[in-house]
Amino acid sequence: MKKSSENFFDKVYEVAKLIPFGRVTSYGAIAKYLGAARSARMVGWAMNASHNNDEIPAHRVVNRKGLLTGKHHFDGTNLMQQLLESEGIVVRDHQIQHFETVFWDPFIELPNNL
DNA sequence: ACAATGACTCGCT
DNA sequence: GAGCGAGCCATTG
Repeated sequence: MKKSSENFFDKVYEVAKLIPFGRVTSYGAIAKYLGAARSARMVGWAMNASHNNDEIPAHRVVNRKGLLTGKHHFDGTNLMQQLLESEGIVVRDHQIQHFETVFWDPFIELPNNL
């Protein structure tokens, strides 16, 4: 638990919680929004740590292809997909359909932040 | 302190 | 157009 990293992690959690219902975003988008476009991996790592936190809809965060790459880290195997489908998101073979439609860009959806 | 891994992304072949 | 490899940053062994 690093305090310095907590800032970065906290930011990820903030954005993750801000993801509207029935919307998803990519690690790169969040990373870029945080000013660490090259640190998309760290966003994923933050999501991994999100298990230690609460109310972090990590299932709404996928890679830029819309693939549920992190579903392996969830409890079951299709839990992540189930959650997304419960929000009205169409998921097919671990891949989000209409990804561009359900994609949530913090730069566009969050006019004033930072 | 060094080396390896990871829920990613971009570029080249 | 699809596949493979390298780059980046932080955490862990």
